[in-house]
Amino acid sequence: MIPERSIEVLRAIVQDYIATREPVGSKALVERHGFEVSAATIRNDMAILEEEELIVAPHTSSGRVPTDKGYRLFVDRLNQVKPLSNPERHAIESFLSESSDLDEVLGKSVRMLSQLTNQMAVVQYPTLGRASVRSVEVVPVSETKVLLILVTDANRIQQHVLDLGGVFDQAFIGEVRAKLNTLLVGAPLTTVQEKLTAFEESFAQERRAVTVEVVSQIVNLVDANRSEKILVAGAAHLARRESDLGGNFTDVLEAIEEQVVLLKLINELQADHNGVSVRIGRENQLDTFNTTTVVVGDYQNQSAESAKVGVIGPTRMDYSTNIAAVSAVARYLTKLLGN
Amino acid sequence: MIPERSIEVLRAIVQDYIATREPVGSKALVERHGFEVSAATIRNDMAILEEEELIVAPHTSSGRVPTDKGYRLFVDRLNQVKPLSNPERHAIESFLSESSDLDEVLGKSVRMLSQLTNQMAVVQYPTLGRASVRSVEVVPVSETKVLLILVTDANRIQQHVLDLGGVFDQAFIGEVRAKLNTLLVGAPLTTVQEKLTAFEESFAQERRAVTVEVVSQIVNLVDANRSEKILVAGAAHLARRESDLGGNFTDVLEAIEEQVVLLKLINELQADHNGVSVRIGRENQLDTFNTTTVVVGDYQNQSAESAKVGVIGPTRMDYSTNIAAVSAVARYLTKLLGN
DNA sequence: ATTGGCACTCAAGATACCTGAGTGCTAAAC
DNA sequence: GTTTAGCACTCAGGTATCTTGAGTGCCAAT
Repeated sequence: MIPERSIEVLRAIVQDYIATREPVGSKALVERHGFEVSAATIRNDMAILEEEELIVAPHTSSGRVPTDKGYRLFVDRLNQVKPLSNPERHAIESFLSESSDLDEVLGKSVRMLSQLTNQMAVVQYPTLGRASVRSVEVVPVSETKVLLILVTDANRIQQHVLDLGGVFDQAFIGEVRAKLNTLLVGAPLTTVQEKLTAFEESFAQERRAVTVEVVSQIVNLVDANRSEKILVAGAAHLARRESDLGGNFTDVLEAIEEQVVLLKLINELQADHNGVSVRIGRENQLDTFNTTTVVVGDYQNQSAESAKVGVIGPTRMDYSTNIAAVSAVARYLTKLLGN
Repeated sequence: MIPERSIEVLRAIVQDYIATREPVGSKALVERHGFEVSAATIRNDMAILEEEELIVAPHTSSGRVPTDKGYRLFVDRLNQVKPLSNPERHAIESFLSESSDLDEVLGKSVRMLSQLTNQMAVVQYPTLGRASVRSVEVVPVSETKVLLILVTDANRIQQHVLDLGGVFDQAFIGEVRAKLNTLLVGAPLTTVQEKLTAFEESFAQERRAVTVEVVSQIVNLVDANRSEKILVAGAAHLARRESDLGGNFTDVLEAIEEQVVLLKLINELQADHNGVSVRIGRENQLDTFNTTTVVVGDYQNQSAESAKVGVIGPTRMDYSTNIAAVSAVARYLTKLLGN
């Protein structure tokens, strides 16, 4: 087993490296942290850490830098989550509590998280697998067009303009609306499609063309509701740390703009630490992200569907702060959306 | 006046510099463009151009680079807009014609524009100053909460969850909904607030607390509808050209993430070339953007409200392509949203 | 007005040298 | 066994010097 003091040395190295972004040497360690031993002793400890691949020397005879494995140990064993400051807590609470609209809440959250951590932040919309239909509205828009609106359990709204391909009378619209609501209200999204066959069949033959169109659009809306969606904020923070990313910053940015990739990335993680999970460097499956760390937490909405919120930054990041912030924002989101 | 051939030389310099990103010298010019004169002659022309501050030498005795003023002249006088290729036209048309939802159309447009130009693209939502209310929906959400939905002329939807602070009966909800619609349908957004006083007064005293709340939320929705909103895509393209930006890439990215700044930036411009307007380098008011060029066009929705769409990149960009693409996307957007 | 010729300039690359922070190891001290 | 002082060694990064070549500006000839 690795001796106690060596582990302390690792902690010190991680902290100093994060603070200074310079490889850290034995002398600096004794000076800055109250080790009651000489630099030579620290060097012995460092030799052990290097043996264990927890730290590495960028070139023979310069200071040491934590490896992914070193950060991992730091996060798992050493990182006492530093609670947010009171002003910070207060900011989150008052900032988020003002709004109840999902888009607004998530938009604010992701910007706030980005500010709190000085990292790029990401939030995923809850998937609505278990949600159900609250109501369907059909609103005339012009001579031949109506607006279909689907409202779900989770305050989520989807709309689509539908061209009926001919003029229609109010009564017909009313009938459509009534039938849709009778059939669908309360139905889980997963069952919507099958229920709609009944809807289609309830109309006279000459109306079929229109109803088929309506059905297909509603199915689309449901799919859109179930599909993944993501918000991002603070790309500039990532840019500012470009040098920590070993040159593939552009690739990272590109990957992040690709929703599919980003979704895959953050969904690899399952919560562990304080409800927060961390992937460090090469622990990420995707090569593009092998110099970045992803910190994500789960939050739940009232249908108990969970989604991710987190930050993405260079492996050389302030883990304490970031884990604390992600954890806090995830908790507040759950509180806000879960009632 | 500047002689004809000198102007041709400027065009050649701009083209070569855009293509090679290297300062371009007299010899290269004679070789690559069919000037029937010697390098020495070209050098005389270059001296004129330098005199006019249209080009500049980064260091004594290296090739020349266009100045902002040089690019300006190029754009104004020399740049024959190259029409999009047929495949490109087709791509735009089929890509955008599939969807009629505003969010979807704008989202797709901005991504497409970014791809077409290899630049960061931006699109502004139409402001709804002249739009009016199409309908108001009030949908029960839980024991004490309702969802207010405001639908406008321009297929734009805003929603907000409202806590009524107590249980309520269906009849009351129905009454609220009916009154709101009677009052507001067809009303321009600008007049909504005053019309709502009548709504408030039409209720018995004991209901007032609730109705006040409803009114204030609807006003909020209207404001949200009128406020500016922007979508951005392709930040990675900008990152890839970081070196062309003279080091302040991070600042640019930061400014762009700040909606207010971005709005100001693109609203400085008034259409001129083919309905497209260009701000080059220091022509932008904001110092941050003095190494970038902004190309924007206007598009209109059915209420004849116009909004901007465009790209942002380094001054050293392919003006022909970008102007053509922005112009095309703006036209298609107008076509799609204007009917 | 154009051109060949030529001296001149300067960024960028190559080469060499120096410095100092930091190491690993050994032998002595605790 | 652990700690420490001492010392030789390494090497990234800074500085200094040289070389090269693309490109210029200008002049005299066409």
